[in-house]
Amino acid sequence: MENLDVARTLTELADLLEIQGASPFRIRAYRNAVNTINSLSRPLKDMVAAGEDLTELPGVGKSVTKYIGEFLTSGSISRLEEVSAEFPRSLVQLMRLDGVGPKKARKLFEELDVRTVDDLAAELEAGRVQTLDGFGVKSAAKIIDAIEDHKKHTGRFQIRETERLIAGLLEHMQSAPGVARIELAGSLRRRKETIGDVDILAELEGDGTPVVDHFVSFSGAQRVVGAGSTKGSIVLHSGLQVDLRVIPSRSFGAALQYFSGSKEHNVAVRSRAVRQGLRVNEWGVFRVPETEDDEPIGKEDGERLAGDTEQSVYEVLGMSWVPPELRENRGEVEAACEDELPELVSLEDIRGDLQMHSTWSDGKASVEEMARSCLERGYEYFALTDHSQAMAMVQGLTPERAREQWAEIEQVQELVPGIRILKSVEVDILKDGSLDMPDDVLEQLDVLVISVHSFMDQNKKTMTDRVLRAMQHPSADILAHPTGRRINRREPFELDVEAVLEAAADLSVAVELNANPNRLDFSDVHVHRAKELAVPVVISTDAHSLRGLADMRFGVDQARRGWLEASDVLNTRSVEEMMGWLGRRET
DNA sequence: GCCGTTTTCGGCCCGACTGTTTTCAGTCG
Repeated sequence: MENLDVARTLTELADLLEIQGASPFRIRAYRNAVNTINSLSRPLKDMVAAGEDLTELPGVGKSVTKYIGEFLTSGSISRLEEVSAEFPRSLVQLMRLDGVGPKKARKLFEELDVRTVDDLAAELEAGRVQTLDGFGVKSAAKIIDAIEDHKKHTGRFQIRETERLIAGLLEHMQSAPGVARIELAGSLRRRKETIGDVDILAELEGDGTPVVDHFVSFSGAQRVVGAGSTKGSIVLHSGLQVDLRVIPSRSFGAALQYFSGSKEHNVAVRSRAVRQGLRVNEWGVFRVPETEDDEPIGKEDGERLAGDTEQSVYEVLGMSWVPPELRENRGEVEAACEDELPELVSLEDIRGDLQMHSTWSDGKASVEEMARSCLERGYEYFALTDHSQAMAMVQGLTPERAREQWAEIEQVQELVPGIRILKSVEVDILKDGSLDMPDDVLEQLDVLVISVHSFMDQNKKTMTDRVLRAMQHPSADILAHPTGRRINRREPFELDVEAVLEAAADLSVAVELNANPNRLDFSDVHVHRAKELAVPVVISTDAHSLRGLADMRFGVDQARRGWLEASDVLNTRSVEEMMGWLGRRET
């Protein structure tokens, strides 16, 4: 049982309890626990086996600990079985539809015996949904749209894909009438690896209707979801939803803070504010005014303490400004209060790229072209890491061709003297953990990158033993894309990441954060754990073309989400320091 | 159900929009 299974099951329990009408605070408690579980780098199973006290984890108490234990041993939670006797588990799928929440899901089930999305589609077809109390013609039509969207697109968009999809829209918004500035918020600003929808803020005094009208008139909009005086929503042809909010200057920072999320971060920030007698909303930070009994408080009532900038919002709450990448309620709120936030690594800190491919294997550019492009990027060094021969379909290097390539590298080094070219190979970790290149070749490399490209369906123990054996090779320097995942395409293979990281620490092997936005492997959670274990992380593009070298920024973003500082990242070191690290095992 | 600079009980983030309402519930972020 993986953490993901535990998290999914607890979420299912929370969803069903919500349909049942349980205390919203209990439901939130479960969801908070899920957030914590999702940010764990280690399997709960191992933590339990090691006798660790799960109630030490934030948001996890006695009950959730009991449920986790139950799930790990039996594969189910008795409480969930009880609730699902009353409301079928398939009902949570209805809640995933836009416009359907727990109340409507319950109503559909009780009145029409709707249990699945297909059932719902049939009832809509028959015209029975709109006759229910609380439903009408419009909400029925909205649910029909939502089912269409659900069929067409269930997942999230990869981050680079998202950036490309909204590029035209951002350009279109440059000519929005009267707008002082446009900012991205939401998960895109937090640089999450996948994006559900895009949030854009526009700064403007006065009525926002003309700006919203301009926004929804974008030619790339497939349909307009809503358009008012402060908010507009469109769905692009790709199915990506984009929301625009029009915000006055005095509130722009508060709105940016609010719409950047995450939801969990905002809840934690606002809870702190309440304890200080303050109220935070998207309009600003206010001192809660004295009022008679139940007299309602307006959204901007009370003394305004902050709001025009994000910095002012955090400052008035006694916190440091929190970089968006950290806003996941994984300890950043506490750290910001203690002024102990990390000094995150930035793109400017990167001084070299330690994985890329040339025409010697499956790359599109020559050694010299790669060298000149890396030099232009201001790097001091880079490693040429063409594939080894096991990757026959991409003409991986045989020992002979590796030696031929070294000769070419030496020539290019003469032609392009401003950058150090490191001789390397991305050597396949074979099925049994041996390396796909003889030792006499490996010993002559400047840097050895190892990775798995085959037999990815091995079970966890076999795969882990295989990787550990490869890491024990005396020439091994960097374990590349350690889990093999391809975002939205291939799940990570079975691997005991904790064991791999512990071995990396012992053996002085670095782990890669592959910057290709299709991979981003290790993930933010894994590199955070690497940092805790003092395992050096290398951020590499794995470029297969000149353009691919530009992916470094995605890797840096992910590293920032994992709390990495420049000192945690190996390729922020100067060429001298890097050569020193590569020679670390020489006596 | 969880938690503690209000610490073992009594709170728990907050506002906007939509649709079906006639004063508000449900959903969303």
